[in-house]
Amino acid sequence: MSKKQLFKPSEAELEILQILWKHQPSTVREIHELLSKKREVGYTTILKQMQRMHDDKKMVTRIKEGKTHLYTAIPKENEIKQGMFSKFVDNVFEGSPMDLVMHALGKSKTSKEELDELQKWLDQQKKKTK
Amino acid sequence: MSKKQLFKPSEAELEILQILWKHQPSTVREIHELLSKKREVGYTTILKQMQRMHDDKKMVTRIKEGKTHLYTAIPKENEIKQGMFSKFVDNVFEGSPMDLVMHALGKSKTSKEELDELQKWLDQQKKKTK
DNA sequence: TTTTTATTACGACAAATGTCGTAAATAATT
DNA sequence: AATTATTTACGACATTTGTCGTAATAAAAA
Repeated sequence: MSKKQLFKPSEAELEILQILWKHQPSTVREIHELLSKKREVGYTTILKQMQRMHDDKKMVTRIKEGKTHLYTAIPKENEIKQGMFSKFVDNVFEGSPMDLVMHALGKSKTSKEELDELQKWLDQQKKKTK
Repeated sequence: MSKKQLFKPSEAELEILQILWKHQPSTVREIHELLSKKREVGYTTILKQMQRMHDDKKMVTRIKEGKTHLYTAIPKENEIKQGMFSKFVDNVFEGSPMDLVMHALGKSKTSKEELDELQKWLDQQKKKTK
């Protein structure tokens, strides 16, 4: 039971998780406002999403604060990203992270700093291998 | 219209495309047999999937060969992977391919050859930047 | 305390997805 | 030609997803 049953948020859920991970406890209104910067979406849509994430999927916690609720993500950012990453590598790059890396590098314009970071990582690896 | 409207196959569709890309024209039976190695699924399920991919989504071509159909994928492997890649980077790594690279590197055990390949790429970049 | 405003709860709906069963058509075998 | 086997066509159904509207509730303002 390693491959299957990775927790897999839907797209809309991921958008929301992403916001929560940045602004930990948030109200529906805050989330709605942030999301609205990216795309048109109704307040009750987000509200409903939050309710489902809480009541049905239990992927957020909430506490009452006056009349509103403060929501907090339960799943950890790294775990989710890790899960989605493996799934993506498996599905799309058929299990080869290095292929993915080269693909990513090919696509991005990389800054000096990033090159340095990469070089640093590489040096470290070489040391380890030698 | 660059960001949106990337062609986005569903999971089941991607499984099928993946098979088609490898065994170009295939019958439903062949696809079903290959897929069955990975997971339990009924023949008519795949059949229906193929019909929808053909009739509704127009993502496969088919020609009649005796009583069966031979299916061929229309979307190109690279284009789809490219599209899924950007989407993944956007959704999960919020637009930073370099973050993805570092994440991927962190997760994978990298061979000597791969390290060299990476170093080669890096040297090339440095030259360009200087 | 009445009115206004903000927030939640609830239910509904359309579209997409994954799944099959059954019946009809077509080809192959006897 | 009759029977059997294979393949397609069609329709159906449960779930999930994304989307809102409306009504109830609670807090804040008048």
